[in-house]
Amino acid sequence: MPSIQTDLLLEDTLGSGQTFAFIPHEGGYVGVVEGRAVYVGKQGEFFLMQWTAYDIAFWHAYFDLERDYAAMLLPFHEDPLISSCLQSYQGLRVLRQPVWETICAFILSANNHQRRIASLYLGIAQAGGEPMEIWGRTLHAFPSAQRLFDMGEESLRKLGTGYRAPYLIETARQIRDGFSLMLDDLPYEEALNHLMRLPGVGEKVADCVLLFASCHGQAFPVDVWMDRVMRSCYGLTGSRSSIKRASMALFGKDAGRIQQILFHAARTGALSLSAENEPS
DNA sequence: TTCCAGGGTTGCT
DNA sequence: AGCAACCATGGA
Repeated sequence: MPSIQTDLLLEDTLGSGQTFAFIPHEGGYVGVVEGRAVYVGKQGEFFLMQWTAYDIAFWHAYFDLERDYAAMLLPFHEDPLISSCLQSYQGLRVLRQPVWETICAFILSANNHQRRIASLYLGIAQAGGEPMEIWGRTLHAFPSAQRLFDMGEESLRKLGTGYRAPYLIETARQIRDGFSLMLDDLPYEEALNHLMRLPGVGEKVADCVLLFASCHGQAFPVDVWMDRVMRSCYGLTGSRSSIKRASMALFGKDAGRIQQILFHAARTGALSLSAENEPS
């Protein structure tokens, strides 16, 4: 099996709420992204991959393996809080995911738990995606916009998507009908406003799509956890949107990767929050 | 039973 | 522009 030497933290990267496409398998994980199945594992410094076609370049890009995280994060060691988080999470990488699948994942994320987002995402794949018999189990590709649209609102509701079902259907219809997903061709603000035209996509979901599925690494999604972190640890106040703007100004062009590290550190308890900002 | 979750939309001001 | 009520679902 091909292996690559890297400091990538596999469990944290796949479990930090940026993708919902992977499930544990044989000491590692299996997943299907854009119809490509992969097994990934980690043994010490070595990242193991087994794929079903000649997709090695695809997976290198997906796992952001070409980027030197130590160098990119070096300036942030001047911030003592971030520096302490980097002791544990320098190897937490921001994946580079397909736009369509990421839009759906984060429409599902609205007012929802991480584990349930994953179960809904995988449930939609199982119900409407192309099955793949691989490594002794049946995996499913995530359905295309056309296929998701053809599933219909009722079948999506039966999977438990609730009020998000019509958002998925209408978004699928627009994308099937030519809504552009070429986010890298637009400046950040334009790409953000473009995505927010889709139903079920507000500012936070749009920022997640830009961070996890485009070149716009300054995108800084502020959810309930990042709201707590930026209030508690950086003294920011005001609306989620204003906290996002202030955070982007604070952290600059790689703000999104800092966001992911702070988010994950807060969720795992590695980052302590002040009493009034603690989760209940 | 009530509260919460990687929020968005609608309607009111 | 900012703000609050409402929205399905399931776990704590």
